[in-house]
Amino acid sequence: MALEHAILVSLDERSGSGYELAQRFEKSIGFFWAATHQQIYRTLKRMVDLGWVSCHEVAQDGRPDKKVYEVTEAGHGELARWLASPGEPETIRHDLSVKVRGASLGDPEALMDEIARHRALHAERLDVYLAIEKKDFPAPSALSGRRLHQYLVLRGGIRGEQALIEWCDEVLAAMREDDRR
Amino acid sequence: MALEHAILVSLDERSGSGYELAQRFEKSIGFFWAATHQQIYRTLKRMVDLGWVSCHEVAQDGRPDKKVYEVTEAGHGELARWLASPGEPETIRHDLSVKVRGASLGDPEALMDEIARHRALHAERLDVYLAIEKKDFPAPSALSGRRLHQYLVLRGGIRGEQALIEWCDEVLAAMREDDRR
DNA sequence: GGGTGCAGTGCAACTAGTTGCATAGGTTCC
DNA sequence: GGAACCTATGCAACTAGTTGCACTGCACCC
Repeated sequence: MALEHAILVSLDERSGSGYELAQRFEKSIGFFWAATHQQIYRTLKRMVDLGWVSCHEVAQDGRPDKKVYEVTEAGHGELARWLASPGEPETIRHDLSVKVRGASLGDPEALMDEIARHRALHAERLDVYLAIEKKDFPAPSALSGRRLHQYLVLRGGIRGEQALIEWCDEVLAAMREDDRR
Repeated sequence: MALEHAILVSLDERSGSGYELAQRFEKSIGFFWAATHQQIYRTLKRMVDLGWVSCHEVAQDGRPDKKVYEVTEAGHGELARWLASPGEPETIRHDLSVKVRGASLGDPEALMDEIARHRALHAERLDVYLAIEKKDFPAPSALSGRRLHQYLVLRGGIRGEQALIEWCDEVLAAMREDDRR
């Protein structure tokens, strides 16, 4: 399971509270590993029990207290172990493909709308990624270490969204063509 | 949830037993919706309760009896309803991206091996898909209806694997370059 | 002064998927 | 004759993720 490890990676980049982590999982790290605040709080608790992170409360004025977590020695060990250990590719579960496969059993117009909607969502995500690429990584060939790794992951997001958009376009074109006949 | 709907699509293509379905989920439909035989048996039972499929036992000689399922009127209704209803894109959880993002916290050589291994797995899958494309869909522009939809889903698999392979190559090249410096 | 929204943490109940095991007769290979 | 594998169905226990809700208190807007 990788939520623990995603949290370790994120906390290593910068220590923070569950709330702050939840925000990071809304963007950056969340672009390739989804998690809600519920999961994060629950997992952080488990990670404290495992000794992978330590926790200290921080009083704040004008806002509620918070618990700041940071990666321990044991946490770094676990992270290194996990990084070197082989993993399987994610299992694929792609809703929209099931719908396309079953297209002839429903209303083709409605399905094409649905595909167009997904295309738009992916185009939106792609725009976000491209904006980050342009703003944060204007000179990619000069990158190294951590920054390079962040950039490479972003590249994966860009490639993935592009592939999905192109697929949606192919499906829409073929279905329209088939419709006309 | 789409397992029910994937089963409906598959049973509509051809009625069959839980065992036969499980085999289909090892290939064809399983390429874009993963499911184990456990899940399938459990879900089929629920679907009988919901009235989406009907079930009759078939005695066989030389092998155990089997239960053959087929889609009911209600099942077709549910499928049509689901096909027309909007769904969210799958939530992304990509292990390997987490590992790349955390690359500087572990052994870079081991991680590069891991990426190369994934690249090989995706290349293998791509070969399978391309072989199916060549064998089953030699003249795609002539396709229509059900066969066209099957082809389009396969195209999605091909595009996805290609994108992943290219990404792995980009990551490997960049990390090797970074290593040299 | 009242509503909305943010910062912050968390429980409880649920759904979905995974893993390991059980059973049982038949075939195939050595 | 025994081991391994195929067809066929299923239970039980577990892990992971989702959804809905609860509580506090400050800030900001109208």
